[in-house]
Amino acid sequence: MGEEVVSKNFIEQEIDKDLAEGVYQEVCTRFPPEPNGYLHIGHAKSILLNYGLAQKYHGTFHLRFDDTNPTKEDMEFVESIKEDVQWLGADWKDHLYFASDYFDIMYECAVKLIKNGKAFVCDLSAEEMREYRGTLTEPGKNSPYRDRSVEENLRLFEEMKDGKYQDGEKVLRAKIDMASPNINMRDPVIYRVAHMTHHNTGDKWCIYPMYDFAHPIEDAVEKITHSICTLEFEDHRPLYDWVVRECEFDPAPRQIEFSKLYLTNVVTGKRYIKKLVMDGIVDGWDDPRLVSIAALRRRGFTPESIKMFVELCGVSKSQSSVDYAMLEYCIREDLKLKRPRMMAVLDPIKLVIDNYPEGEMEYLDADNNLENPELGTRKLPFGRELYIEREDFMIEPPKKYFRLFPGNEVRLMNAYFVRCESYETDENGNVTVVHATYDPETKCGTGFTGRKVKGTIHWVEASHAKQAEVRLYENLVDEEKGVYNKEDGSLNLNPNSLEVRKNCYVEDSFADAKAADSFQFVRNGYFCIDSRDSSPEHLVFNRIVSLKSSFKLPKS
RNA sequence: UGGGCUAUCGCCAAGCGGUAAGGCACAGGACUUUGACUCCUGCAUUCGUUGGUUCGAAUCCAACUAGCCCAGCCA
Repeated sequence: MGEEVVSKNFIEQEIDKDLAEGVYQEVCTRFPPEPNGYLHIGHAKSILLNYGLAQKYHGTFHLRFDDTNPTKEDMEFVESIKEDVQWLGADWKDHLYFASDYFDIMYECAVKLIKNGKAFVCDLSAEEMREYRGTLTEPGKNSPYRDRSVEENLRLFEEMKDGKYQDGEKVLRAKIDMASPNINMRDPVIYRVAHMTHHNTGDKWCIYPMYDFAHPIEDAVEKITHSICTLEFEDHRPLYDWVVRECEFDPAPRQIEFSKLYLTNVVTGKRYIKKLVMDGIVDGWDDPRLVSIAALRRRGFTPESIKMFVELCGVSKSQSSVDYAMLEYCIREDLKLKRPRMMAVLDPIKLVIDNYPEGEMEYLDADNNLENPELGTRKLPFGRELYIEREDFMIEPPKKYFRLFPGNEVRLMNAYFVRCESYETDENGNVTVVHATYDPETKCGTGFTGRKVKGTIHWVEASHAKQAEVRLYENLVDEEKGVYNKEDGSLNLNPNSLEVRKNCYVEDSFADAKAADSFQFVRNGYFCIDSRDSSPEHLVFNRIVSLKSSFKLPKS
């Protein structure tokens, strides 16, 4: 068993360097979501990256809620995020933190900055501040309040804290450089007034720290070594380092940025997902066509498949969009040997075996997964009347069609060879019943080798089959047109993203299947029992992913 | 007409001066109780472009080009 050689990603290389140079003795990472929405596949990359790094280096992983803005946050999201992170397998053990628990420390840091002449209270309005800030190409100019004395700043800041001012009336700003080409360094706001009840600290505070000030302190307080975030924060790194330095934290955490995960043909923008939910185009944040963690879970994706996907995607700094086919590959790969392979007929048509004794029934042995004997066997009822897939029979077959057609013989999976003798149609010419004869010699498992057939089709016994609802999901986004309509910014939605089939038949072995159980339906793909809408009386399956097929029926 | 970052196959992505890994996708073929899986085979004389340094460059230098991010009292 040769060990697989996997090259290290650039973050691991940086960590190696830091460790070798003795910058840090151990590794500590964190996933710091703001509890303002549901997590999606992009967050999964960050979670698994951070958690994976902590594991590889035998370090520590923290889950920390970055809840510094009470106007956008909610406990409901805290709970859903915890559930999703846990489901993904990122174990934070007892390292669960809230940025809001550090509000006292942050306040002290701000006071220290003021005392050192590194921060000042500013009375400019938001609009005035924008004017003073300058533009991308022109430097800004100093606030008229920039040179207030330390004593005055201290007094004013305390008054801000004590609720003497209205929202927006005053802010605390870092005193850096209004001429910096990096706009983040032009005396950024670090504390604002917001009279708002916080989900964690209640009404204790009416001033709240800004991300740029709070985040480095959170990292430093928790002794995070590598603060890994996405590319858009690259410009913020000088400010991050400034805060750590001016607040005199040691050791200093190090921010490293990587590229976000984008997936083709799915909607990831929070704004758009919200609109889809509000407009009722999808049935909630966990609609299986979305790529929120909750949606993927409901659809039947496994944590393992998502981990495999994230690892396959890799980590880099180049902006990229991963092919959705890669995600599909991962879930097929993960479920392939793990889950039973059952038979289900999604578009039924009756097959009558005329030479099988009427009223008789037998039970055949079937492997649950031919490639994985550990999954055991089951008994399959077999009788005179079966359901087969409508597309598995054709009156006039095209070339290379080797399923059922008049005169042709095929194998019924796990059962016998049958030969099509005739068929019945309704007044419109639609096939209603297919008649066949079976050959008892060809029973599965007897080692019959007398002759071969080219095709094998799946089936269910009519009197034992359970009726089920099956939901076939396709990409929500129009594959040809792409995600967004460039002209008006709307979404290019695929009108066939959801197909509901009410009259499907599944084996009765599904009788004890539970919500969230998944199966492979022979030739139809991987399916999962819906955790919300399914009941023992009314089975509902979601298609996780279809199987690849090199044979396409010609369109009639 | 500021600053930061990125550019290697259709899509990800290794590569770190010694002569282009791997995966997905795709295409052939073998096998087959799933037209699946599995197994073979093929798939960048070339690394955004143009110059330069070097015995030797995807890797170093220069110039150019393209894409992404930044002017919230959001994160």
